Amino acid sequence: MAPRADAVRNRERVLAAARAAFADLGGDAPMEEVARRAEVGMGTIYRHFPDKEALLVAVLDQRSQVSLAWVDEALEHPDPWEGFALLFGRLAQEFAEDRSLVEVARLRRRTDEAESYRQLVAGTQRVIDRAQRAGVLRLGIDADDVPALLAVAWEPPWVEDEQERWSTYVEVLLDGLRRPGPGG
Amino acid sequence: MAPRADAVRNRERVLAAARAAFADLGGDAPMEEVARRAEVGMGTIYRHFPDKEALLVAVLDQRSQVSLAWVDEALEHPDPWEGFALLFGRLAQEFAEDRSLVEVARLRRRTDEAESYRQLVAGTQRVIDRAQRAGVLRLGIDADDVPALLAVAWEPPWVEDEQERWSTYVEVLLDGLRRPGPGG
DNA sequence: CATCATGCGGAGCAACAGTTCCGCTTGTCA
DNA sequence: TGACAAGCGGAACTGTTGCTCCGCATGATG
Repeated sequence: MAPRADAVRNRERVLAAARAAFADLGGDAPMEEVARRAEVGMGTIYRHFPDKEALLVAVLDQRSQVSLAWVDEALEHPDPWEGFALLFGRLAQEFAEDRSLVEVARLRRRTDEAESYRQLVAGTQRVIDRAQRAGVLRLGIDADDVPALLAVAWEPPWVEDEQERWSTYVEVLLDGLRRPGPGG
Repeated sequence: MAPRADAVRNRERVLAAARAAFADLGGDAPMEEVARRAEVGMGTIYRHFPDKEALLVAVLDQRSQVSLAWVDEALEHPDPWEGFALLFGRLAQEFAEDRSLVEVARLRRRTDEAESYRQLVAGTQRVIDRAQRAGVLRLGIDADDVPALLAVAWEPPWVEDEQERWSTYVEVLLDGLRRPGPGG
């Protein structure tokens, strides 16, 4: 038996509402808030997702899928450093705009279930490898370090009115990660 | 009338227990946990501190007082860059060892009440000014940026077993913050 | 249109944390 | 040592949040 049409629709509504709610309020947004935004009852959420963590992971997985395109773009870039910097900057923006992503990614056990996220980490590792082989990226750093470094981006701003400071911090990090390369 | 001796002693016990509890469990350690460690009732905590936030700020202030010595040391260092790097590294270690510090420092309104913390920020600004005047520190960065940058240190480790990775991240940051200076 | 299982809504439950309250204890002082 | 108020302990209250349960609505099917 195929699932009922409204059930499919509601699952999408919940996922979209969760993405928005978690992006706005962080990972500790109440489930009731998600239900309100989805215009759906609590029971409906829990029929589609076993618990809150599963919902968070589903959101992470969905967003990771979008980010996967950036990995290919980075690998195709003629300059290994520019490719890495491009990916790093975009991930930083993603984290800066959505606090919940870091919180979820920290749930190590559960992220194993997020297929797209795993692919994103693996892809990032390839980008890093290429840059390190080219001698333009500091050694001793791997894909697992990226989320930790990007903490500078997702950390909420300390000085009000200046929300774009994280991009300066990313510049600092990239400066510190870069190596001159064999050509000087 | 002087306060009773046991009241003074208990206030110290609570403050010490809070420091330990928040360091271990972060800012969301339950008040009951603080009471347990202090071997004191809940009522005793609330007689000395109006609410949890006030207790957190008191801990921050106490620790900031200790850190103030580092500012003087940094200013007395003959090399402005080395002075800054020394202070930056020590603050990083402080944050890495005690997650709660960042969480508290983020309570902007309340930190105005933490005298030592204000002095620490002001002192850090002087260290930064000196390094920037000497041309060895990137411009466009001030004392308010330091806690945000140090997010790389307090962010809990992503890869288990490797708790010391934050020191690598601090190296990266310092590399990115440094400028060659007039002498080359 | 009738049937009925799939799916839905949202009140209610249990766990937990911050805070208050009050009867009892204990330090202080003469 | 006696009297008293300052101080104490911790049960209880309140609000919040994740999650469950069950009576009802509704889409699928013939």
